[in-house]
Amino acid sequence: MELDHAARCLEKLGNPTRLTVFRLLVKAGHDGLSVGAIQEHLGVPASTLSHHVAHLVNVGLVSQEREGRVLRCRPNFPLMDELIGFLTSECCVLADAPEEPAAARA
Amino acid sequence: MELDHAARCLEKLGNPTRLTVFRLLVKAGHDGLSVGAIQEHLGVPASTLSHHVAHLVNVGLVSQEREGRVLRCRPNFPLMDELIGFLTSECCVLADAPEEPAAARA
DNA sequence: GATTAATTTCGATAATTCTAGAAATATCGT
DNA sequence: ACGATATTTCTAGAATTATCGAAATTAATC
Repeated sequence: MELDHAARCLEKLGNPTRLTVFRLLVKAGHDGLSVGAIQEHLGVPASTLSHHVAHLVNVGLVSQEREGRVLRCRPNFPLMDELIGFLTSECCVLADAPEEPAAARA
Repeated sequence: MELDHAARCLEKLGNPTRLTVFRLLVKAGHDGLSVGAIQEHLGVPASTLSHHVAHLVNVGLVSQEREGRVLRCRPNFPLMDELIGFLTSECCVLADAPEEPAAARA
């Protein structure tokens, strides 16, 4: 993962509302949640939430799939793994992974 | 680590210049680098760099210690570990840490 | 105590982000 | 087609962030 993409992902996660949204989706698992379900949890206006979710979709951290009237949002686990891998290998070398290329994650 | 602090850390790391600065400090190891040394690497104006470094210091990701005329900047490895731990346990449960029951609601 | 070096603070401007109401779009059931 | 639901797009004001030159600060050196 390149630094610029990592920075963009971090920037998007660096907003409390968006981080909460993403965490909620992760907790929901691979099936994710609809935008409306997220809204019920957070209580934020629809247009604001839509804007935040769009940010996450733009950087690829969330994918969306239409299911009738509902838009299902799923967290992109592999990308999140890549991001954590970037942080671990590029920004945390001395404290964590002395020489391993962060590939060994079961 | 609380969500709000995690979000603040991510926000600060979510700027390409600051992420580059932090990575540079990590690569430099526990001794870190002076502000001037960082500036030589990045070529960004002093006032701009000072501003970015201050952001990192504010959230605790970097600590500063005066050594004569030089300000030494060190990365806060434990905090970075905490941040990665937060992301791993709160935002990546299904892919990584089996800490919680991960009760997948299918 | 003046001089030089390292860094910050100040101040001003440009650009971006956040927020949310209103209007528009998409889909479904009848 | 119509009405209801789900979500986005449009729009704009407020707030925040980024940028950087100039001036100020701090500390070593002469």
